[in-house]
Amino acid sequence: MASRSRESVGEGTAPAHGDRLAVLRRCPLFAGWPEARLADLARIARTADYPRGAEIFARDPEQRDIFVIAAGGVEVSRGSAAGRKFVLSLSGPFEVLALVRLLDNPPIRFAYRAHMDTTLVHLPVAGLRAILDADPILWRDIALLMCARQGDSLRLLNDQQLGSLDQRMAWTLADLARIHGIAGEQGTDVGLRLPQEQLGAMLGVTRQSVNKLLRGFEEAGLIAIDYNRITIRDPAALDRLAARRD
Amino acid sequence: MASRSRESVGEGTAPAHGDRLAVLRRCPLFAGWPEARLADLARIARTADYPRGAEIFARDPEQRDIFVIAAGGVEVSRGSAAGRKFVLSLSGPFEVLALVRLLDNPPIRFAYRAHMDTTLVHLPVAGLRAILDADPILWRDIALLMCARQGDSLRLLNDQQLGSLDQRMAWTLADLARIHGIAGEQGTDVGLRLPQEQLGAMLGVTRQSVNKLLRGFEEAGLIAIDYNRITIRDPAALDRLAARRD
DNA sequence: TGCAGTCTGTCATCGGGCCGACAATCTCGT
DNA sequence: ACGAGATTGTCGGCCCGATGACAGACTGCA
Repeated sequence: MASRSRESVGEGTAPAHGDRLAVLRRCPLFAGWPEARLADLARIARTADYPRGAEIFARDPEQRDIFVIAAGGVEVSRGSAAGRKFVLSLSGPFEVLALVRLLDNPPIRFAYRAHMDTTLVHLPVAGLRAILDADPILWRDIALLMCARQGDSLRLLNDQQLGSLDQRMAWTLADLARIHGIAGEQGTDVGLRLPQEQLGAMLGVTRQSVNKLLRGFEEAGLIAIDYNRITIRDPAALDRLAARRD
Repeated sequence: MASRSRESVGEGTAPAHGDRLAVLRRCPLFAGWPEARLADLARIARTADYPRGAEIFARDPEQRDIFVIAAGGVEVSRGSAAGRKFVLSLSGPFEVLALVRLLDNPPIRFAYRAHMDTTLVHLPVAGLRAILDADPILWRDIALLMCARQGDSLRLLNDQQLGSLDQRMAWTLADLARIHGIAGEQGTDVGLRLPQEQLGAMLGVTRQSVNKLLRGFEEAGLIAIDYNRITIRDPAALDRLAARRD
């Protein structure tokens, strides 16, 4: 990933306006937008590289940017005073994050951290809003995306409340595989370093519980574990387990 | 509430276009909208009364309406196959609900139920979208509202994961009092019938746990309990307990 | 006024997941 | 290739909240 991000955007190189445009073009959010608007976006966009572990808004947590993942992955999380951590999601390329920063005062602030070497395209909120206001039908896409995101959050909330731990684990794994997965001979490799501690922070349980659960899954032939990495051997069975009676 | 809804909208009476307009005008969402647009909304709007306990989309769960609470209260919940239930929120007057139905296929479908005798103003999605598309800057308000809602959901999710039961209870009570509360001599009355079972469904615990917790709060002088109804005696202490280290 | 249905208060028991601890294993930079 | 640091595997004890059960209190309708 590191090498790829170097390739595609470089570090201190030329403007790379075209590269930014290429990234934006691949975002579902901007799919229906006219070329001219995409060019506007690319004009206000700024690219930045983050090494694994780097905090995205480290310098200024107040920074009014939304951003797109060009390459790599971003962990969205929140810490507690007690030192525990809740991981909301691990997002992958071409996802648009931090949209809540469109608000003047967001109700809650999450931390964004590069989960691997990552390249982002930043869009300053002021500039974005100017573009949207100039062609306001584009706000519709934002609104509908936020509706979809809201739906996702509500589903997550519902699962946390009503689902068993097995189900939530199965659902989480399937989800991660869908976003980051790399299909292979032996099944779909969840293409991430995935410490059990982190899985725990997504599920709201301790790493010990994750451990036991995971090796249960392994014994059942659902997954294969290779230290940090997980391969999904039996996606169908996993989906069956995750089954949310909708 | 029942009588009030009779007064304000009636049942089979005249168009009552003005009544609908009055309700819409009080919604924060529509605060900045031009009179002409509000009139358009009122024109496509339809009022309906629901007795306590009625399912809102009972006839047709696919119904593409969003709605505004004119009077009463609505429980947003979801059941599980195991017969358990998760209550997302108890919404009060002038809140706009079911906005996710703007999407063609929402990721998850919640049930809406009248928590007391309730009057709603329905806005068919097709008509609403036509109004929005005709004056697309209005989509901005929808987008920003959804951002705010998303923030609320994320905060809830975060609390579920990281907060202790006490904190979540304190937060929930404070929230309910803010929405439905009636200030009185002895403190703020949470103006709802609030079976402990239902509180449990909001917090994700059983009614027994709620019971113990609640009488703990009572002994500590935080609240007063009168069968179904709760009065907040010491709002400051409650807020202190709920304190989310933001 | 009385009765059916709902809601509360409380208990004993049970279990899943937390906590603390420690050794073994793996990764990565130097 | 080696050592520091990160991650895993595993155990026993403990505690909070779930479960199931039952009596008593309250409400609202007939």
